[in-house]
Amino acid sequence: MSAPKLARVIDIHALKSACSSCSLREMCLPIGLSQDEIDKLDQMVYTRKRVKRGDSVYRSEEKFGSLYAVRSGFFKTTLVMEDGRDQVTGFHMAGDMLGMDGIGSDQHSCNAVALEDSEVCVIPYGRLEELSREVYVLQQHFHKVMSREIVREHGVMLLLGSMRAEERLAAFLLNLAQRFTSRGYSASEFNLRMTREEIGSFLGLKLETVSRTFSKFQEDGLIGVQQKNIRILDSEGLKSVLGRDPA
Amino acid sequence: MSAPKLARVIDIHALKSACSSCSLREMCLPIGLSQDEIDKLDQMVYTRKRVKRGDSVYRSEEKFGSLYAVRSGFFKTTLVMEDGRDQVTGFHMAGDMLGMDGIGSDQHSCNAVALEDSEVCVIPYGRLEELSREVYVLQQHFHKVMSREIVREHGVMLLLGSMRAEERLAAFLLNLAQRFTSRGYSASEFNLRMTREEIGSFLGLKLETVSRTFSKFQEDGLIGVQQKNIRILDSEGLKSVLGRDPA
DNA sequence: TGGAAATGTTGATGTGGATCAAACCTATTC
DNA sequence: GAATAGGTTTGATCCACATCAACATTTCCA
Repeated sequence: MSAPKLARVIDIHALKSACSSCSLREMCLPIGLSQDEIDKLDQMVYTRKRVKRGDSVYRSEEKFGSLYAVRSGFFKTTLVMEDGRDQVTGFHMAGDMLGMDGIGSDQHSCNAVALEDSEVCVIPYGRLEELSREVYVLQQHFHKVMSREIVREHGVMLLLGSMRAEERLAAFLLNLAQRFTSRGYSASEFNLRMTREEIGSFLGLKLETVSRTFSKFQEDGLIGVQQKNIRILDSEGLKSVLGRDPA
Repeated sequence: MSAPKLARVIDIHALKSACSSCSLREMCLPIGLSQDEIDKLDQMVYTRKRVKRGDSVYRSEEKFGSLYAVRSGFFKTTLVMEDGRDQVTGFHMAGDMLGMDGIGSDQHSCNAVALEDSEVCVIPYGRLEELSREVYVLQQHFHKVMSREIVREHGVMLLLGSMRAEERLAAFLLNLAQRFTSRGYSASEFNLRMTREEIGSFLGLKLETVSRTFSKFQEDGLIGVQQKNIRILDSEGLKSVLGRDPA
């Protein structure tokens, strides 16, 4: 499945009207705004930035200044330990917000790396603060976005702390499917943008275990796997893997 | 679990001066405020609530309405899976903020349970939103608090996803010690408020593993353990457990 | 205050996923 | 289109932690 790769040359004028005409409007920040408020918002987001596969939007330790709304493409966020071990803390797609980790200490605490050529809307944080004092629904929405990130991470903690390998992978696939669905893509077929190793890092498993578990799901008729291409054949079956006895 | 049995009558006057005279001022919300702003803040927090050991401040699914600043005592937050497995997502002490998980969906997504008789300041969320539109530093501080919660959870993900049992427990102890220190308590001796099982749930380990690892740390002269009492004997040694080869 | 329940420790054994290893497949590059 | 590198699959083996079990200690409250 190809990403919403619009983003050819975008002239200044097009940028000015970024939010008001953006198809991701409902996923991203603004919702339920008056025309007047949308105009304000358009003044907030005045830069888009392309990020090539492998490049980062920001890196750990870097000074924090802006949030980034994923406009198209796919990202991972990662933490790196001194000894080199690294942990993928999330995968992010169109409509997701990146960079909120930086607000608390004024510097970023993880790396945000593009897993395919991507595009983000740069939201200068000061501007967002300002506007969210003026526009109530924006404040409200921004708080919800942060809160949901907290809840998402709770879910990952549950996964990492309490689930077995098969459960983790089932939960992962179902979550991806759900997110693709809510963005209008097929829930039953998609291409993974990340490697087995990155999936493993996110799920607290080794890449071999990820691969084996994919194979097992395939044998069980739950999914079809062909490299990065995944077809969900039995969504209910996958769900029933969650919370099932080790059997 | 008993319902939010509200806060017996508490002297209104004492409450009115809650924030302005609170010793946790710097940990909690307000910081660097003018007298005028502090006055506003005092109007925001007009209830304190006692929570007895074992009772909850809020439960999953419950409608969201307020945030809670821990005034004294100790809490855990937990998620429960359908099949009964549960995951402790955090331990919270004086100055910590609880309830931010509820903002995104207008209902709480975890349980906040007191591990000892405790007291919280109830912060009606609507009031906080309102005030943070008027008082810039409050807005700023609130955003930082949320952001730090995101970063804290990143850290837990790293712990759960990439560390071995000994590392997890060492990180846990060091984190606790650090938090006690920053609250003016001893960094080298403290009492655990939670059981081995709760520690295990938080760290993704079984209680037996927690117990054994405590014993091992004791044998190695890193800590002294006597039931819930912990003395950190060799803080550097504990740090060196992190990121050390399985050796 | 006594006795039951909850919590904690320690030992013996089992196992899920890690590790090590070897092919294989796919994409990129020159 | 051959060479190379990155990614994936699969098998054999290992080990960190889980599980099962027995007992010790503390806490709770009737």
